[in-house]
Amino acid sequence: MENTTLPFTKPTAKPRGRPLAFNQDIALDAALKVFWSHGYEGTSMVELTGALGINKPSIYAAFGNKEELFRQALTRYVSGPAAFVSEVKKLATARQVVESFLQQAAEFFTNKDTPNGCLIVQAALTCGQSSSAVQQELIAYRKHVEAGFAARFEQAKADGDLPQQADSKQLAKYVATIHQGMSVQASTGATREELLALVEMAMKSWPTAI
Amino acid sequence: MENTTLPFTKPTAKPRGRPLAFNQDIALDAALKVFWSHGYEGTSMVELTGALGINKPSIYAAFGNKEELFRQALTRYVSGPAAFVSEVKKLATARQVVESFLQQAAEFFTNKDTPNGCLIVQAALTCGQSSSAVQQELIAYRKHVEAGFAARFEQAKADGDLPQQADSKQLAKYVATIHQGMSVQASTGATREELLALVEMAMKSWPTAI
DNA sequence: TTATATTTGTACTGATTGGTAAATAAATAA
DNA sequence: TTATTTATTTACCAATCAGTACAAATATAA
Repeated sequence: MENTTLPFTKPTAKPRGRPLAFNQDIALDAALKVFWSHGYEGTSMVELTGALGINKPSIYAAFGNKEELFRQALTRYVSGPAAFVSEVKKLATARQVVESFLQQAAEFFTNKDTPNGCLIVQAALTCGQSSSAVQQELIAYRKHVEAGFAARFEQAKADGDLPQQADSKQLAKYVATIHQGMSVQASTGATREELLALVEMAMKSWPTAI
Repeated sequence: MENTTLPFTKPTAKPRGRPLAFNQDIALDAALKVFWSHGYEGTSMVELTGALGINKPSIYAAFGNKEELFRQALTRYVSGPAAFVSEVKKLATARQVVESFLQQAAEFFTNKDTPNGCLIVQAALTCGQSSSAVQQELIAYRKHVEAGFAARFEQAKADGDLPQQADSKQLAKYVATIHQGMSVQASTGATREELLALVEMAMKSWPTAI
């Protein structure tokens, strides 16, 4: 009988060699910010070493390679600061979902503690042909999000808070387009107030069930 | 008296040395397409040599350097395929201006003879820190276009085809945001029909003078 | 203390980046 | 033909790219 199953011993393994000199989560957050600011290809490994305060071999040992590091940063992005994108679908009506989504995006894109705009939009447009794997993955993720909204709008039609003849896919594309346009605007200087006013205007197009 | 002022002599100078083996305009169009597809930093000089069919020293002799070549391609872009952006402001009413602008953009972004999306949106987001000069220039151009629309909407208020309380700058930002969002959508696979439907929906928010 | 395991810093690799020197080729002017 | 001018080709440059070999450093286990 090993004591590994007993609750009295700490479940984390006892480290053998030299301990890590940095916190992986903190380093990943720093990497996320750099990728968020300059895109995937626009970020170099030397820039990452500077931002993380870690030498290159340590980064490679901890995260694999640049592409893997980006993927992990991306996972952290969608489950952390950008989690509202999926959370918001739980709201009661399609209008509430969309309005809250765009408003939160407006605030998120202009948060002064994080880079402006959306990592995924920023990085997906930034890729040359060498990093088409990353690019395709980002595009696929965006389409996944768009499909999620379309599904939510189908539900709304069943709920009766969208008209029966509404085109859910088209509505989802409209929301995605506003969102992406706002990201571009934010990354080139639009203010939070401007974006919120934009959302208000964009919502005027939203259909109402009679 | 030189005959340079006489109408009988061809005004173009007589070439002295070895003649150029390529057409500058055709080469510039080819460069434009490459930049349009992959952005500024995403395009390498070797890729350009392949696309133009010209060796590197000839490109440098003809266009200066990569940045100068991009600038000339950009000039060609705005005065050629993207000329409708300024042309459209001549239409009679603000609504006609905006609707025609977005519809033409939808068709332009999905033209099968040219890369999808907008060169300026594409290239401006693509820049790392090394090419911030180009990036700033592109951002400035976008803002210039946005300001041009705002001025047109001020005129529309004077003409009475926009309500007096309309915020011209805000309306211009709305149009720009839709436009940029459509560019992102087009560069990742949206069809012309989807974009045109998007335009129709976006126009529902447009204010009408009472 | 000694052996083992893991991370660290230094210094490197080969490939690619934008850009160029220099010799050769092709035209006109004399 | 000969001199001059311009363009092309080949081969290169220094800087930077992502990625790594290797030895010194630091921990636990014996």
